[in-house]
Amino acid sequence: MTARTPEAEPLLTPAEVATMFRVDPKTVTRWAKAGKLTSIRTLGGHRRYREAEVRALLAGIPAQRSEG
Amino acid sequence: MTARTPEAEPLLTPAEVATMFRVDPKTVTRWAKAGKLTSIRTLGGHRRYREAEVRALLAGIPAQRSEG
DNA sequence: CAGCACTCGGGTAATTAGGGGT
DNA sequence: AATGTCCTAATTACCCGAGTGC
Repeated sequence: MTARTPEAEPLLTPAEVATMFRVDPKTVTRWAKAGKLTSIRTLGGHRRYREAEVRALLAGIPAQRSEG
Repeated sequence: MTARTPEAEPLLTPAEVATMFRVDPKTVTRWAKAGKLTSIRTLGGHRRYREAEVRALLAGIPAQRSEG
């Protein structure tokens, strides 16, 4: 069918994740650096986060790692 | 800030809850450990509390028990 | 092109966690 | 049983200037 959805996955900005956790956006960046949160980089270097992962972590699920 | 709000629930910091109850932040932590207060953890281990729950408790709504 | 909010990066103070003692 | 305080280590929040995103 006309499945023109290029593998798009809901992404969140640092500010959005920060709001959800009630922390500073800078803190979210630290989590990404520490590998506690999967970060996707824009071509300009800004980070984007997987909404599904963020929700899971908020729910208390201790990080879900990609199959590796 | 043009950031959307992906179903984010208002959270409070330990200091904020402590101020509202007029107690030491350490006491709030004890309440959380005792299960008297729902606590959400940041990825760094710090606790965040549900504003709705705190307000309810402040309003005099017992967590889950009969009047002794 | 111009403008504004947001993010990045690094550095420093403030807050929080945890255990132990009153 | 419950709260406040002391101590140390870890985490988080706010300061700056420059670049990104729309």
